[in-house]
Amino acid sequence: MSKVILQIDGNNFYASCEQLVDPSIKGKGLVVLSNNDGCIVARNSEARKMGIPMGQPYFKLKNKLTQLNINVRSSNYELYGDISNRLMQLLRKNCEELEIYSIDEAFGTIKRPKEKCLYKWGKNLRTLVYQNIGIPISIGIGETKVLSKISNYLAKKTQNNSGIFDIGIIENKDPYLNLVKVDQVWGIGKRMSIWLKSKGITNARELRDMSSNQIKGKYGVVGLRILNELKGILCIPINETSSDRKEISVSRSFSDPIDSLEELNQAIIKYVLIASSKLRKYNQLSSAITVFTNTNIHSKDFYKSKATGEINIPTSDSRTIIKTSLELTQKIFKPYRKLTKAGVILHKLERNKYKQNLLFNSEFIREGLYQERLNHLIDQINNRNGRDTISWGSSIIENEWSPRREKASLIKTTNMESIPKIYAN
DNA sequence: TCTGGGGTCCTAGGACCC
DNA sequence: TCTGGGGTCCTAGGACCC
Repeated sequence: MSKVILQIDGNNFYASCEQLVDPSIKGKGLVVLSNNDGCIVARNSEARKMGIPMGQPYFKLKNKLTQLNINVRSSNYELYGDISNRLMQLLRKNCEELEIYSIDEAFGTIKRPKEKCLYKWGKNLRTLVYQNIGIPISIGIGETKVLSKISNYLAKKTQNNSGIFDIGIIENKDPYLNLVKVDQVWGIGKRMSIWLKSKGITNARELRDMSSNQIKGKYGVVGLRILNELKGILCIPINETSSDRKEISVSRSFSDPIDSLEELNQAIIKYVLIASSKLRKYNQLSSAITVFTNTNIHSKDFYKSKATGEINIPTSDSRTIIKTSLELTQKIFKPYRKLTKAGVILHKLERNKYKQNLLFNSEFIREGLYQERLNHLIDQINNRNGRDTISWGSSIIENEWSPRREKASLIKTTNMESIPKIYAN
């Protein structure tokens, strides 16, 4: 028995979630838009077949989508998060280890019975997930994370594989690695693939066989790791425990540009409230914050600015963080600029248990306890009833510049039982 | 007219210390 | 005129991921 790595993801995850809660759109083209209805971030197979590309700005394709009668949805992260949780719970029961990698993707491990292909095992898991969660998944199996990613890619690419591929059982992987273009390899992005192509490396097999020294010289251990993983040498371990966040950022594009300090302040306050509530959810404290803003990146006189400030005592208190953030907003604001985006990043995060109180200052302790209880209460109410049910006086809830979300599905996911179950044949 | 958001890791270089 | 060297910590920026 040897341990193998599984890579499992939901097919066209956001689109599958939307189809799940609205079966009337099943079988028709569907795309899901990013925040602010900016770009296309997911499309179902029908939309793909009709030639709708990924990542394109919505406004450029609006007419085409209408012509082709393709359904459009604004993204509904609450829904995708709920379905993701259910999916991961089920996967955890069926794997030995599980690392949740993203909202729609996980790495797992299981033992391989001697020399046995895991196709049948994968097929059963697929059916189980479809019956219980209602979304299709793909499963890639290999000796390392990079190879299991490639397996998953091949599982999707080839119809006959029906969503499962096990490259770990294949002795001579060359014909399969030849099928995978170098920029499809996990960890090889735009820049690296340009460099690799200039060296004559075009696919995963050539990448695996290139000189270790050559890639190490250019991309250090990062490049070397990918090469080794392609050779079947495990370099990127499974990380089961979800480690503490290192930073928390909240940013949004405005539907209409803003140009006043007051509006920028309102936006920043709103983002700090979201960020600090995340901080409390993860039981963490922050002692530094960055605020940033910019004009349209595609405009001629592109302007961007950011400022970072320290917070003396690590905190998760909304009011304390707001105070620091507003001092920083003053610094980054420039009049007469059409600002299209702003955001905040909390860093220097630590676990709440390390929170240091100023021991002999009872005034501080009383104030601190009061703040904690108040923040906690606000979080509770907002978690139950939606993010903006209760807020602070200084944050205005809906503005002209609030992100666009015109095509939102109307599904409420607070009660998951309302989501229909779909049974596979 | 309209081009997303939230993360991680790595590295080079500066600041600082002895 | 001669102007150390090594270690650590921090930060900004690059590259990548979903």
